Amino acid sequence: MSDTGKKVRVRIAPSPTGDPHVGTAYIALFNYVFAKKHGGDFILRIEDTDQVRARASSEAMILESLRWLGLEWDEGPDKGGPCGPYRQSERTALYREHAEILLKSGHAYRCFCTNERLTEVRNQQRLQGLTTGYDRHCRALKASDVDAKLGAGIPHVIRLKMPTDGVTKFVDELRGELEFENHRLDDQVLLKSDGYPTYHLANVVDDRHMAITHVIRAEEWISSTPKHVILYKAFGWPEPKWCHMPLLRNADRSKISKRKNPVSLSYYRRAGILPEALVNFLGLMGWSFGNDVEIFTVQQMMEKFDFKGINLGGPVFDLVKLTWMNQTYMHKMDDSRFVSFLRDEVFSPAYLKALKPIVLERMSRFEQFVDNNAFFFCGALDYRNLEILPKGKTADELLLMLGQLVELLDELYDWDAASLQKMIEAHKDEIKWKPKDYFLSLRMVTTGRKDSPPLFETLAVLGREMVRFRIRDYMNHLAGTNSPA
RNA sequence: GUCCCCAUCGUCUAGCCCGGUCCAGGACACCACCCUUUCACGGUGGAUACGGGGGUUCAAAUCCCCCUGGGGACGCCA
Repeated sequence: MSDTGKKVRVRIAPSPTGDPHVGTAYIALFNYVFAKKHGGDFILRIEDTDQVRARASSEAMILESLRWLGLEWDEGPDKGGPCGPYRQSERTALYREHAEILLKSGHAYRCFCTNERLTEVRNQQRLQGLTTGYDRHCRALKASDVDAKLGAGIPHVIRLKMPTDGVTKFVDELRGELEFENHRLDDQVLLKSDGYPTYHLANVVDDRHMAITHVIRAEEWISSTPKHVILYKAFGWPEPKWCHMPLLRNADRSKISKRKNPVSLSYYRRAGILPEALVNFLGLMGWSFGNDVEIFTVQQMMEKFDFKGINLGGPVFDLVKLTWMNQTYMHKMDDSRFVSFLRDEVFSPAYLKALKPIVLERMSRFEQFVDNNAFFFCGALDYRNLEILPKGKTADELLLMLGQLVELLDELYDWDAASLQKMIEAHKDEIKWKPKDYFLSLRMVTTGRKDSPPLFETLAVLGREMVRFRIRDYMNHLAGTNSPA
């Protein structure tokens, strides 16, 4: 029970637009721990309202990763519950209905502005050094004009009519009262022209309909919270409690990102990190157990957890300490766990099966398997004694080539051998590298040897995260050995 | 640029709310030594922090203000 007497209900609301993110696990952990501590419910809601980027495969990986970490939800898309469906793409009628309510009550309006116009407005504002935002062009549209445009079938969105004066306040449970001037708030889009809601509408409507009591989310949402508060008011609903967790950071203190850090939970799993070690480590980010205790289970964390103990400075996600923590967990494993981890995770049947077609022709005895294919089973490679830089190329050229490649790999939609081949060959041609220079260095960087199986198939099996990690790791190595410092 | 958030060792943090017990405690990483046929583990020790300036107070890491620094947001992404 919360202090208001209602049953605590919290949610994790990931967007299925890529590999499951370590930030999702981080926020999920604190939601989970808080819910369980208070005997409440932890809900998983899939926020797949971006029709361009949402992918079913991503959703499946998110579910799998959260389960792997032991953060099991009470209600969710795969198990249902009293407030379903738990996938926003299946709740669009509800959002449309609520957008209509706001339209009728005068809290929202239809906007027919084109993307081109919006971009132009933003550019002008940036040029003048102003804060960018919608210029409210359609807010003053007469009812007759709106009807005419609707009749003509012009696409439109529905925007929230922000108050033009006054302030919006809310209490962040970790920071106290926060205050925002209303005239600075943008007329946020609530319903997109494709009929799907934006985060702001869907989130508020769902949190209300799912009886969420505490919104525990990342700090990046603070500046959107006044918009949400205004939405709650417009609907005449009471607000939930707001808790904004500090953001996980890269080593340079920017918001954690895949460009600077492995962020995919699949990567950590693949890199041999134990779920309990990762969860424990995440529990140390912004929170501490007390009494100098660092090793604890989720159960123990739950017993001691209190938001008052949250440290608001953004914690740097340090792979080195995570690795140490993993080691301490590994050393405490019992025999059966040791065996099952190697069997089910490192040498999982699915992985071995994917390997068979590309490694078999290079084998004449099974004992060759481990030695030939070690790079399929490890994380970082040792580049110290490898000659990777092609003759006639400078380190800077290779760095540039790999830097471009890693960006392209990030954006590659389908991660399979054919797509990789098409994309990589196009890049090779574009920068006019000889096939041997390009492919051999890429092979060496990603596998650590020149006699590895076919490149594209190998990259496909290694997976996006591992390939990306090794390229970046090598780039760091090369840049490091290159400079005298 | 505008608005907002934040600020203890290189990093994660304890202490801060309820000023004195803090010449600031723990952990990772680092260095040295011990253990050891090697490596690792383990053990012992070391170096390293209250961003700056003003207040308030007998007393400030702890309270207040300013500065600086870092971060986030400013999308028909979440």
